[in-house]
Amino acid sequence: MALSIYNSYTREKEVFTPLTAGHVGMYVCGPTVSGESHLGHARPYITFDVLYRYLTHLGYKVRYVRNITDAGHFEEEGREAEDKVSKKALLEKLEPMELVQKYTNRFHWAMKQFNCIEPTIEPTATGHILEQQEMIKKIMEAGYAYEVNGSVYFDVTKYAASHDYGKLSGRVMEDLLETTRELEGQEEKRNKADFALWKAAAPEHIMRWPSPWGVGFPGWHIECSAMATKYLGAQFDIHGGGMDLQFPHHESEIAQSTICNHSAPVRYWMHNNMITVNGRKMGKSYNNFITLTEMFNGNNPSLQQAFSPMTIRFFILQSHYRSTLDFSNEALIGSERAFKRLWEAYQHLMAMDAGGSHTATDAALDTRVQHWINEFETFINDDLGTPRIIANMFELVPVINSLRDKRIPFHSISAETLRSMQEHFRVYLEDIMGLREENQQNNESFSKVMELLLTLRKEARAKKDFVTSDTIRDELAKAGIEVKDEKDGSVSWTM
RNA sequence: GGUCCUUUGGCCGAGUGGCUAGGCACAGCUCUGCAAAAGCUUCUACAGCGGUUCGAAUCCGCUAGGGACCUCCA
Repeated sequence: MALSIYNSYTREKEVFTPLTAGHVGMYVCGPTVSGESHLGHARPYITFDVLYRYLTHLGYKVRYVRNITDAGHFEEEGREAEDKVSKKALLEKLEPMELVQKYTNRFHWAMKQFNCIEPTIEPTATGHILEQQEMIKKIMEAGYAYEVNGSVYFDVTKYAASHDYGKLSGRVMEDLLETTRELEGQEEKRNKADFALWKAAAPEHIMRWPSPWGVGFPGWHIECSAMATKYLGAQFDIHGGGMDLQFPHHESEIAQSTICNHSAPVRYWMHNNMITVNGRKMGKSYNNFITLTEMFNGNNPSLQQAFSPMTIRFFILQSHYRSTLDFSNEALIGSERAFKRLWEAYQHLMAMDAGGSHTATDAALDTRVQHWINEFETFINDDLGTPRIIANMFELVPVINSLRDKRIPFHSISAETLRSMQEHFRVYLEDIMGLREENQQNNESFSKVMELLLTLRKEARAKKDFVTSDTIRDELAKAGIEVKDEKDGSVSWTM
């Protein structure tokens, strides 16, 4: 069974075959570090983290490149085009690179919270100015770019005459040329559809570099093309990013790279859908975003409570990456409880002794269990069907809990099936979906204290001193520690 | 205005031409000193109207609602 992924370029699910056997080149558009990442940003990074994990699991050697955009792009509102990074820097009285570093650090911190594996290469736009300039030169030499007043523009009309500009984003050239919107700097362009490869910097513009065309800064799209080419080659396997980047960003990347490298750069384009709030895209322009820091600490008026990184990761994996996902407190609370239940069942499953070789006394149940776990692979191969894997896991939760509570006999399913279930849960839950234990703050001395308290409570209960026993349990609950009396007389606790 | 997508039970969300996804919430029961957890049960929906079909929530058309992109945007 092979992995199929939905290719935005062909609009079809395709069986994935890498360009070079055993190796995968994957590029994902990274963050613009002019501000804090918000919940919407978490989706692509978690989605493609799962893809990265799965490709690795399949045995591929994956080069995963995810850039940091620290060079800032124009903000074409009002009269003066301003660099987004330098504008914010002035407000905060920071050096541009200081600002960029701050948000880069925060981004890395958030990714770590989400248990996202770091990319194999994480190039910065500012670190690749030369590569970008070289690429622009090549495009000019090929005759597909022109210089005006120290800025260089890509000639989309000329490109479209012989190439399929607009195919990725479903755009029609005529429409692009007829757009009525008046944007700053348009008069320099030969056609409205043209886009900047290099922009001349105004004197007050802080981020600036010398170039053959004067002092300026690179256009937005060229950085990804330059860095992807440098680290993955003229053609590579997978390019991922948010749907909102399809146009103009990815469309332009295709055009630039095609001219420069004489081949279409990407074989599989993948786009994740947006996270919405009340049905509307979460985004800076709508001012309806919640930063990741706020999500984690609950410090935002839209939040009823804080939500842990694993709750958010689970929440995202519960929907398919190409569907919109609507944010709401109820939905997140639902995910929080669901994840807790699933994770506890997983812990119980792993604690079971799967040694031995007994056969199943309940063949029908054994068959169903096998069916559910075997489907994990079918689902992940079908364009990363994480929601369906999770649904099957929940089918198995009552089975696991019942085995544990001896509500159904331990030998109902065979030892082999039990081992297989343990293995499947571990691989899919931890290795592929990247979920992990929420709290790992249980250090040794703390455990000793807990042990002591629970012993005291046990003694109180034995004497039917429920006032004392309940006080211990209630006060622990207030501290966020839940005590549970299990069926077999033991006591467990979770934070 | 153009291009495209979407509309599933109280909420979130899978999915397929015929076989109750799943989660959360709610209610009932079992277990239990109580509680929590767990288990069992109940709740059976696919915007509306037509059409294709033996059969459609799933395909087609129309209508209505919502949204994305066309400008920085994950």
